[in-house]
Parts: sequence; C-alpha cells; structure tokens
Amino acid sequence: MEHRPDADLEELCPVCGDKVSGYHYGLLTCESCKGFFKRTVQNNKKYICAEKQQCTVDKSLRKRCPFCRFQKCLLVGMRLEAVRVDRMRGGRNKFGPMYKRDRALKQQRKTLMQTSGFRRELSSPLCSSSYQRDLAFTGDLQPDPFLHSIPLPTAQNDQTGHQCPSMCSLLPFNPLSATQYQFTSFSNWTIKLEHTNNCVSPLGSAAGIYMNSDELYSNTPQGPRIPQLVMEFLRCDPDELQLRNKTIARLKQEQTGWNKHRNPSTFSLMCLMADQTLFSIVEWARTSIFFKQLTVNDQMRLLHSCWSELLLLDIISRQVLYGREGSLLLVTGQEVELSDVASHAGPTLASLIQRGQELVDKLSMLKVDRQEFACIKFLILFDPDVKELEDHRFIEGVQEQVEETLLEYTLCTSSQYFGRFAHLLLCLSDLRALSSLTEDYLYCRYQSADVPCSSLLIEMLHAKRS
DNA sequence: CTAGCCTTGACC
DNA sequence: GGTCAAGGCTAG
Repeated sequence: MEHRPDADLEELCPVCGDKVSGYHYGLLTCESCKGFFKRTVQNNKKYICAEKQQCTVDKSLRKRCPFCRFQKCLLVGMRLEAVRVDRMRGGRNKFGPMYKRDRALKQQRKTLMQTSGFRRELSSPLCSSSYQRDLAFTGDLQPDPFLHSIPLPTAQNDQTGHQCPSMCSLLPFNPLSATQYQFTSFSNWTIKLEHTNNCVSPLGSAAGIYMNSDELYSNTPQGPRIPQLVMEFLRCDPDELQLRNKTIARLKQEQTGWNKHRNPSTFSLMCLMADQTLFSIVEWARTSIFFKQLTVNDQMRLLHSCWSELLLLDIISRQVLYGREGSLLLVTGQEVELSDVASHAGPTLASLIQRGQELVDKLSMLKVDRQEFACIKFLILFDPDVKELEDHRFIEGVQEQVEETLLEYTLCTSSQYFGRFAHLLLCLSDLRALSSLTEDYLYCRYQSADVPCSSLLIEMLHAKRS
C-alpha cells in the first residue's frame, strides 16, 4: 500500500470539523482551532458561556461561544503543555515521537481496514439465509453414549444451587447512566464522558478515553511490554477453573431430574453447557471495564447482538489454548474425539463443526494467546454497528481504542510478523459468519423443541428475532 | 477576535 | 537540506 504523507490531512478537525492542517498541540486539528487554542492559553483567557455550556461547536458556529470551543479543545485532547511558556519559535517538542507513532498507527489501521474488510458490512458474506438454505436441516445429534460414558469431573469449590434468571435481572440497574458521569476512574483509566477542562491525554480519541502516557504499558522486566489496557482485559477475563466448576455443578443439578425417564440427548447437554457459558459471559461483561459504564439498555443491546460470537469464541479459544488436536475440549474439562462428534451430527451441525475446526486450526497456527483473545472479546462486545444505542459515540470510541491496543500488542509481540493483526481481523470475520450460521441452526432446533427450555440461550435466540 | 499565511529552528 | 509544529503577523 502506497503511503501518502498528506493522508492525515483528509481528516476533519475533532473540534469543529474543518479541514485539518496538521498536528497542533497534541492532535490533528484545523488552523483556526490551533490559533484559538494558542491565543486562549498564551493570554490566559477566561470565557463565560451565555447558555448552558453545551453549545454546538462546528465550522459555522465555532466563533459563537469561545467557552464551549475551548472546552471542546480540551475534551478532544489538545494539550495545554504544548503551548510554550517562553514563546520560543520553531524547533520540536516532546510530542514529536507521539505524532510519528500516531501517524504510523493511523496508516496501518487504514491499510488493514482496506485490505481485510474488517467492518461488518464487508464481512460475513455467507451469513444466514442463502448458505443456510443449502444445508438441509436434518435434525439431531443422536442421543449417543459417548458423552454420557465420560463421568462428570468433580467440581472443586462446589457452587451452591443454580437459578436461571433472565439477562435483564443479571444486569443490575445502573443508577448513574453513562452520560451523567463526569469522570469515572477505573484503575489507571479514566473514561471521560462530559466536558471538563483539565485532562491529560496523548492523542485523545473521539470517545474521550484518556490515559496517562507513563501508564500505557505494564512494567514487566522481561518479555514484551504489554499495553496496560491488555492487562486490564486479562484481569476481567473469567477464570477457566471457576467456569468449569460452575458448569459441572449445574449439570449435576440437572442430572437429578434426568434418570427418571431417559438420558438427555447429547445436544441437550451441549445446550446446557452453552447456557452456563452464557451466564458467565454476561457476568464477565457486567463486571468489565467500559461495559459497566453503559446504561442497562445499551448493555442488553450489545449482548443480545453478539452473544453467539462470544459463545463461539469461548469454545474456540478453549481449543486453541488448552485443547488437543483431533479432540474437542468441553467447558467441563471433558474431552471428546472430534471424529465421534462429527459422526453423530447431522450434516448442518457437522458442517458447522467443520468450519469451527478450521477456525481453531487457523488460530492455532497463529498461536493466538490469552491476551489477544481477551482483546478480541472486547472488539466483539463493543460493536458500534448495533442499532439504537444510547451512547453510540462512547461504544465507537471503545472499539477504536481496543483495535489500537490489539494492533500495538501484536506489533510488540511479533514485530517480525507484520500481518498478524490483519490475520486476527480476518479470523474475526470468519467467526462472525460462523456465529450467524450457528444462531440459525440453534433457532431451527429450538423451533423443533430440541433446546432445553427456560434458558438464557433461548432468551438470546429470541432477542434478535423479535 | 478570528483565521489564513508567514517565519523559525530542532530533529531527521 | 527538508520537514513540520511551534509562534508571529495582519486583513477583515
């Protein structure tokens, strides 16, 4: 891809939307906002807003309210300290390397977006309808002995009884809606959602997610410098052993009702495991950075939109990280031979398993690690294309931030392999296509009354179709 | 006061 | 010597 040095200038000024003339005081802005910011800081100007400090700042209205204009300059990340106290002209300041890095990142992202077709509208060409119709739905994974023959492992730290609440009740009412926050400090991270006039930020993104530049990376003495946000994602990640124990406890509880009649089908067991995994996914999201700042409505919309992608990623990442070739590692810790699974599945399910396995192979070849899976989960969750979001801008900002973080991480850990990020995005496209097919399949099974009732899985299946 | 253009000078 | 983000200048 050819590099055009003036490609930056195609962007719009984050303050007023005018044409960008270059990097000024920390980020790409237009000439007039550069001048305005300089005059304001150099002359220590104090403005007053005649309205409610919420004036629109765009190219035509930027002169109307300097107070709101300056607030917006700070909000988008213009740096006070880039204005020189001594007024010395020319030369370079400490932000030089930052501008350089930002240029490289922007260029790389642009290239990757163009080449990988990452955006959802460009991906998933096989989604649902046409492809699904070609695969005749033929029903069941036969109730076969291979799963039942493996004793359920013993749960450690046994969990107490299970309830099956709906997702809404799992997401507690959030007393402060996102837009009501001024600042929400979280670890080293600050998510800024309203105007404020003192922030520290290198290259603030549109959502206003700010970090202290000294705290961008973890300080591991050996090995690659891991971006701090990746460490935060890892911290949010659920513990595999806990999930295993919860699932086993749930299955054992369900088991008490089985013996009276006959064993449930393998498919029903799989649904129960998926259902329990969904609970853990909701719990993960609910307690995760950024997500817990959203309104409950937005939380529900995001989860209803991406549950199957997260569910599949959970299964697939387990195979990549802990699995053995030729076998399927279940969330319970049980291992079943893939050939057994495939031979008992109908053609639709067999084809889904086949495609899933191909994705596992791809990701295994890439040696995708826990850090990358953790980032990908956030990429999936914060999907700005979801309809009717209340805080679309914030969600879009998180998405951009996570993309940048994942790109940085891949460059840190495998600089010799430049296309890693693009490969990961391509795998994500595959995952999206596959999850859509899987949803269709599950919905068919649900309509045939094959999916066990009163489960989160069913709530999710309904959500997108209602 | 605004904003477009000019000058400067450290860094590559 | 070229680049480009600082500060400076000035008509409107």
